[in-house]
Amino acid sequence: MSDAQAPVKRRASVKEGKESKEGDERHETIYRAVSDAIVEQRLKPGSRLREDALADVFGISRTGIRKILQRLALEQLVTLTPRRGASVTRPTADEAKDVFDARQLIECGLMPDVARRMGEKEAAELREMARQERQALRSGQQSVAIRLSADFHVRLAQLSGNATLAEFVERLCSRSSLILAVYGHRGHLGCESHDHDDLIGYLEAGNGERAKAFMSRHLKAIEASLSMVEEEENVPDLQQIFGG
Amino acid sequence: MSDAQAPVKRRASVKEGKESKEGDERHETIYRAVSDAIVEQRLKPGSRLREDALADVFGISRTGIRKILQRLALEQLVTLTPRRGASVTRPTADEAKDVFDARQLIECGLMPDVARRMGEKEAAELREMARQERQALRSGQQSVAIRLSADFHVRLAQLSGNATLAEFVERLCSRSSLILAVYGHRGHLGCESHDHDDLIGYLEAGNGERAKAFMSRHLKAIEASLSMVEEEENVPDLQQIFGG
DNA sequence: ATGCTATTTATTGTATACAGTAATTCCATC
DNA sequence: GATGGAATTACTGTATACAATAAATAGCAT
Repeated sequence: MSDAQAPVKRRASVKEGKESKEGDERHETIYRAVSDAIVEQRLKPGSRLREDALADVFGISRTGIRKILQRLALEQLVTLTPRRGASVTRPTADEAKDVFDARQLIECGLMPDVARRMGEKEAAELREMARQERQALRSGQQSVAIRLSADFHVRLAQLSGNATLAEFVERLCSRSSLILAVYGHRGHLGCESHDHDDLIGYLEAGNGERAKAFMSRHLKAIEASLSMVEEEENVPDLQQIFGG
Repeated sequence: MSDAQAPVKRRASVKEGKESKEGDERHETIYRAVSDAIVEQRLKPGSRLREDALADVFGISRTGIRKILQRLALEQLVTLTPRRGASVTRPTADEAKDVFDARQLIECGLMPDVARRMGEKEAAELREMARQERQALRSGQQSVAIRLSADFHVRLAQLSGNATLAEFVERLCSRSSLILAVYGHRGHLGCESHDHDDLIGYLEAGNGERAKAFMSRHLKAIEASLSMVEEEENVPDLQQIFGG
């Protein structure tokens, strides 16, 4: 902490070879770093993300940071208020409902396609992901587990073969992680330990309808595990209390 | 046409009062202008969008233009290739299939919710939109008609009450307009003239399942009306012709 | 004449400087 | 002592300047 001074400072050497992140890739890396930090709840909802602070940390100028923040804003992971800058989005209860309804519609609807395209290789990959997730959960790394769980759902959607819908699912899962971060109970993580394994079983057996029904219950269970009390802001309700 | 010279040129007067688009709004206006031009096919797929050309036209600096182009890129209306700049996206046949499959899943799935929330006011608004669309079609303004048709589908999705899914539909409809621009037959516009009116009827009657089935056929009809021959690039097929 | 290399040009990528605005602090006044 | 207002600070919004790269062109050699 606090060594905001010694950072990066490349730029002098530009030609130094192929492994030095070719500009675009560095942006992608930084984007991922911030995105992961948000999804893993290391950056908590409401946290402000000042541009030059980020610029210092990652050793690029504010220009690049703004680009990344705008992308995150379009994905609704950060909120960009006109002259206040960026902060990690704090999803409302309404948004949470929308997100889970959307997942219900899309992810469930995708299951038959996924089942149809599921082969041994795909199943093995998914099982490995589920294993890592269980392990993270056992070793108490809740944040990592949340992200791995999201990764699992995204990978599943990708296996449907529809890139557009997979991208939608990706965004919904990121937002879900935020929702879990705000409304989830500590200790009770979203996905039950064995749900994902069970799901793989149905898919591998080619039973799309069964998988669909299971996914539906799975998502309902996650949503039901949330406690949807909107944390009141610290001082805000005066007007609400005394009526309009 | 071709009067790309006389445009805009504000900037000299910054303080000139509240009605002069408060910065953020000007960006939104420009975004809409470009977006509409793409959707209405005044900017054809493949057209390059040079940054300073746009900057000149709209009287802001490249900084603002880049922001807008990046947003359009995230919505997949423009394609941003690393050091070549931006161009209007030319959807592939695969993407077209993905988009229509996604619409099939989402828009149809939304119909029951829409039917449930449909009131007189909503129905009247939709009928008015359908009327405008028919009129544009009759008067030969095909581009405008395409956009109005997209607007109709988006408004419908919004009436479901799920903002997240409505946003997805918005993006899918924009991309559909591009797809129609590339693969649609001249003269045969996507949506049949009376389809939208029929749909409103079912929804107003609260018959969600009927509306769902009708929407499904409606979308299938649009997709079927496309001629999915990928326009070969001007010189490209040599390798394909003479085998790899 | 053709193919290859070098120069020029057009255009994007990035940083930085400056302007403008909201938040904060401090002081004067009631 | 609290309240209102002015000065300061901290931050974002925007433009512009400069660097870097890819495309186009011309020149040279074979």
